[in-house]
Amino acid sequence: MKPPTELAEAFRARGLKVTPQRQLLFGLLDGNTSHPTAEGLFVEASAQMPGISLRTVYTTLTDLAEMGELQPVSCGAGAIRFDPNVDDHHHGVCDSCGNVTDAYVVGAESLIVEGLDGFTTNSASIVFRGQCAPCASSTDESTSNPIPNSQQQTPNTP
Amino acid sequence: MKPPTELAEAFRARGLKVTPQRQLLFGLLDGNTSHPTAEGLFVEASAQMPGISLRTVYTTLTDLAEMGELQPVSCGAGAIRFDPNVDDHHHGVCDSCGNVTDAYVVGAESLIVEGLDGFTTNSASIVFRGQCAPCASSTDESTSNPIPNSQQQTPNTP
DNA sequence: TGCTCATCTACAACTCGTGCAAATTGCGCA
DNA sequence: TGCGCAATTTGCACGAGTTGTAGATGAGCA
Ligand SMILES: [Mn+2]
Ligand SMILES: [Mn+2]
Ligand SMILES: [Zn+2]
Ligand SMILES: [Zn+2]
Repeated sequence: MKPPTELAEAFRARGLKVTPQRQLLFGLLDGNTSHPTAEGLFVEASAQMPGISLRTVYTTLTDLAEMGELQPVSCGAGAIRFDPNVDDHHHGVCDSCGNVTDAYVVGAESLIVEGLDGFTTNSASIVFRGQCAPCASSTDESTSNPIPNSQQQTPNTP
Repeated sequence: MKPPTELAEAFRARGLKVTPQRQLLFGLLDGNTSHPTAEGLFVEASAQMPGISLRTVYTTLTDLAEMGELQPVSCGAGAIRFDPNVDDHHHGVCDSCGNVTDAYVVGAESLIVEGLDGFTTNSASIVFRGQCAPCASSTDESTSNPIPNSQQQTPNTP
């Protein structure tokens, strides 16, 4: 994703207005590696701009995604996440805390795929599921768990 | 997925009852390669057993999934699909008609993944997006499109 | 400064799935 | 074969997540 200043220009160039709501979201997304959901961004935005509506957050995120500045990421369950990292990359999802981590896969293009004869592939996305490092250590060790697995952001309850 | 007869035994062995509703669903899933949704199975089941409830379909599918007889497949958007093919395999999703095809990927285990240090991977699922063969030929050729892309099962409307 | 169309907010609606409780039924057992 | 009861079915409500809509509001431009 471009930095906020350039996003403002890109919006104006498209005939879209640069509103305080949008600028706030530009800032919240800039350099954000947490793969936030619309709801999550709404909560953060509301802290700085009480009264902002969830609808506006969705609209802005959709605009950014259409401009290619944001990559929507479906992790298999729960809300869609929005990723300012538009590199060609994939994701690891922790089944305990729900955190999503960037994963760069080398050689994905040279995979041998059987069964898709005649299929024209436009994109491939890989989701790794498992346990992130903090969750693995906090459950492996029999010591008291400082993070009870249901208080972190977007916990999974399958 | 086991054949219906063996599923009946497996259910009874678990203390689950073998009802007409469940037997009907066993039959609809047996050898089914269409990756149906709960709603889709409900429609098919309703044709043979009017009055069956969508709730019962969900319950039975959940039971089968917990027994490992069915694999829930998230394709990134829309309803969860249920796959009687529990092999280790992946999926191609057509962006035009929404059809889901099995894809067997060779060498997926030996992929080099960067960025997931400390992450314990339990599973990896790959979703290929693009155009299936029928959709590709019907849109490439400038002839009249016999399938207007919105009448097939589970059309995508992004 | 004033105009005007895009945007914002509030609210309804919609999709997919789950929780719940009353009525029904499979099935082990006498 | 007939009982008894736990499992199941059904219908409905509810919840999360997302989108449609319309009137109020405001950004950008002359
Ligand atoms: Mn990412
Ligand atoms: Mn499959
Ligand atoms: Zn974790
Ligand atoms: Zn297709």
